[in-house]
Amino acid sequence: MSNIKKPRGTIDIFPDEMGFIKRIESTARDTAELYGFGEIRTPTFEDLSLFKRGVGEVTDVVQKEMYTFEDKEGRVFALRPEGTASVVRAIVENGKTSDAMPLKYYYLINCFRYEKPQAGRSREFFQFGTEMFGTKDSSADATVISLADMIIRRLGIKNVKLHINSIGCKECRPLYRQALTDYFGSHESELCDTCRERLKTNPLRILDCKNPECAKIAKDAPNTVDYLCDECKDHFADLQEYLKAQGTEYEIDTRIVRGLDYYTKTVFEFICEGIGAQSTVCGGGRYDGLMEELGGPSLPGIGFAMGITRLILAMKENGALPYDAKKPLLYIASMGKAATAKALSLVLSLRNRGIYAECDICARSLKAQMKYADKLGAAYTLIIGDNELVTGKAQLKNMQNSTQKEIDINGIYESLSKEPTML
RNA sequence: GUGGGUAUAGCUCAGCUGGUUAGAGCGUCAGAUUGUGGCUCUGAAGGCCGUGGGUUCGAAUCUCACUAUCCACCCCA
Repeated sequence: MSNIKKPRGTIDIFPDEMGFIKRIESTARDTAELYGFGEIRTPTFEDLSLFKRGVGEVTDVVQKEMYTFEDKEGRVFALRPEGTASVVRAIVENGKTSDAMPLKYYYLINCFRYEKPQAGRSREFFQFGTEMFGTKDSSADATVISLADMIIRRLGIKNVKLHINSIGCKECRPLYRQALTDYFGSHESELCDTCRERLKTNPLRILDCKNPECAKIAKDAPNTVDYLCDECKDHFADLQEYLKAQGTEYEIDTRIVRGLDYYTKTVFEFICEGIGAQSTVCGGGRYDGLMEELGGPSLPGIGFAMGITRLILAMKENGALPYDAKKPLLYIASMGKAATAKALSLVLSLRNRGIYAECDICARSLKAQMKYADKLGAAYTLIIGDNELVTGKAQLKNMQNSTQKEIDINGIYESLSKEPTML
């Protein structure tokens, strides 16, 4: 065996597992297009500064999790740690801001973050994401959430809950932040070490601490909703009205705080129990200031991303099924070179008609060929030897009930068409 | 970046307190008389016991380091 191993935190995916991924991808695509989203693809790597400006200079993602590199000309790039910044860049760069509003895009991409691997978290990961720009109305938030919800349900994931929160805008968020800092500051000595650190970096995070002492203090901490400005307050109230109207179940969870700087107002997560500590299967929110931050016009935006690997875990947890491997309709067993040549041409003629057929390409014994046909799950088998070459007829065997029937092998497609159970 | 667990065949795992040629089940391949799968039986291939040091007459087994992997923190999808 080679001693070259895959890089840490990456995965090899074989057909079994791809069955889940294919189901997720096609469900996501179909559903997104039902909502009028169009697929977009952007580069795997971008200018480092795009992410610094978009995601936020002081976020963990930018500060310690990015894969950066220099090209031969000394330009500095980064493998994308998320999808939104690139989409915004692409919209602005290509003048899509003049298109009819709202802009609605979705993507299926790989992202890269240098983190310590864990259940539901790897260094290269795959996500499905959507972005909508040009509407600040909370009915858009409700629509995007409903899209995420529909995809999750269609995948057969049931034990999932929608948590929503509002973290305010650039007017009211600082006020809330200050209130939190003041509150937790007065309890500084009782907080755990990491939370004392968070007090300086991101006091919102203390709300989410699992340490019982911190949780006790956090219980009486100021509430986001009480600090929202009128506009944000109305927006959040409207969103809840719309969610109720469309029958989307949710709960308000003030501990939901996004770690990416661009989020404003609405933030939400779909959380699935039973798949480990990384239980957020979909996360998203509004980012009204992002496009302007990246040098474009001031278009409000909202979107979400789903982690495909986590969706797979959730599907398995719910007993949801992947796409099955395709099974051949016909397996042609052959004995001798002349028969094999015939089998090859028959299989080709069927494949030309779009029918999945197989024949022996290992020169194995007839018995071994039959076993293999069974393993493949072939519906029918056909055996060709010297006799069949002479007569032009062969026994077609139904592998389910072991019945056999003679058919013409020349013009095999027509012969098979006459069989009522086939094609 | 910080903790804890694990590392034996392709997969899931046994190998007791250190003692000869390292095992099972599944899988793979091949057979069980002449041209027919599933069930059963037989056989074969396949392991530098994660890597490198140390202790010892002797290490898969004890010890240290490294690496990988899993789980959790952190962070996020």
